[in-house]
Amino acid sequence: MAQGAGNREDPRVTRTRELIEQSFYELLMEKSLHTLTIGEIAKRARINRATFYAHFEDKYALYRHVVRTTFAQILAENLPAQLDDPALELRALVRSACLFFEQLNATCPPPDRQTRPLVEVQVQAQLNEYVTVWLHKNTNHLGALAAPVDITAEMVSWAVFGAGLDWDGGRQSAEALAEQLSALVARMVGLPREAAADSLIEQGRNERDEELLSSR
Amino acid sequence: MAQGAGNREDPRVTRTRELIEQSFYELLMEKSLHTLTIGEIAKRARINRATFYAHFEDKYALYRHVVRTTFAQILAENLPAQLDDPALELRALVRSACLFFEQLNATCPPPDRQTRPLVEVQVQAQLNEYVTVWLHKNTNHLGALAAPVDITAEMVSWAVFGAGLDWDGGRQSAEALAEQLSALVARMVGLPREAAADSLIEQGRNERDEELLSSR
DNA sequence: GACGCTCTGTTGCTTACACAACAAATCGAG
DNA sequence: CTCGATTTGTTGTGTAAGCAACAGAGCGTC
Repeated sequence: MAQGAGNREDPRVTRTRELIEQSFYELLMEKSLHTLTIGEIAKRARINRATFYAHFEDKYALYRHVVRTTFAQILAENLPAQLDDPALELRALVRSACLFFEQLNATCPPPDRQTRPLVEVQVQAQLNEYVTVWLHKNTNHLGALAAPVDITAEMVSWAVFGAGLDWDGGRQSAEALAEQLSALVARMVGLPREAAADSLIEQGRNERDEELLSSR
Repeated sequence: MAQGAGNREDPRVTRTRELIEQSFYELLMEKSLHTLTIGEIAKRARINRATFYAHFEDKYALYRHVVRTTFAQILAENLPAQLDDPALELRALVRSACLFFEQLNATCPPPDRQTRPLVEVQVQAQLNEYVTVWLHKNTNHLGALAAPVDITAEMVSWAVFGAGLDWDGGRQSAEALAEQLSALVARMVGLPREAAADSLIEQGRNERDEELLSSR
């Protein structure tokens, strides 16, 4: 069983987790997820192999965890300083998803049919969580939803996720994509007009971006 | 009492020792040895303060240990690949001492009357150890010593140490100094002629170095 | 002097990690 | 298929590290 090392406050726990994540990250640069063993991870992290199992169920759980934290980190970097505007917060979320896909395409190109599905399912689930939280936090700022919260969250997350998945970075930048998706997501959740006006201004900028891109 | 953590093979031991040494090294760049506390070291190393005492008696013991290991490291880098020639080995030792002083002068200038004495006494002791080992290892390659091994080692180590201490890096390079000291040390321990000839060749190179230095 | 404060070592107890050994699963070679 | 080799999870036991609490030393302030 996993999670034998419980106390996240204990310096020893955070240290070995960091060691595991670091060596795992390094090894992923050198070989694929499937060919790499727990023993290798433990050896490079200079921890005992049994200790690994005290922290993660297996290497896939570790992989999910790494995906989660990098996504959360991107989100944290893109959240606006002020958290008082729900529209801005939602845009930051969509934006982060696009940036994540951009980064993913750079490090692990789409042809990879081995590890990418693991990332993708994780990203969709995480998007779902974030959207759900956002919806619950902002029910009073929104008009009537077209569907229950959980259904809405499901659809929004899949919409953003699917669009990001099918996106080939060539035609438009991650930023531009994010703006377009945000405008549509705003409608899905019934954001009021005033916030939507914000999106239209941004969309104007997108059209200029597209002109620039198509002019070559 | 110290040295509660005994087993040097245990990864936990080496890990925390490295953490302690690393944060200690960092802190020494920021403040003096005397103003810095065990608590600071432990905090930066993210270990418990009590754990520190399981490894080192106090911060001076840690300091001695750091000096020892950096000296040993310089020596390891300067030892010839082939350990079969006693003369070369001895020269490497002297050379390392000079390089150590060079490095010491760069990071911790002589006017410092607080920490330098701690380094110096340590270096002399360590030189003494190395010379003693060398003498024992090469008794059969040497002529009759002018004094017992321990006395000879004592005098050689003090001679090298004192010369290094009084050396102000301006007049000649560490390399040049090392060559001159080596030649004299070779006599002290009664190295045979053939090995001494080696030194003369090197000394020829030194004279060129000195010309370069004096030409500016 | 008395005080408050910080740093020093030390101690008893708890928890996380190391290690060896194990059975079971996986996999490639013959 | 069978064999050997490797990897996977899991377990019991010893030890290092975390933590809180302590008395004592040093040190500046009133």
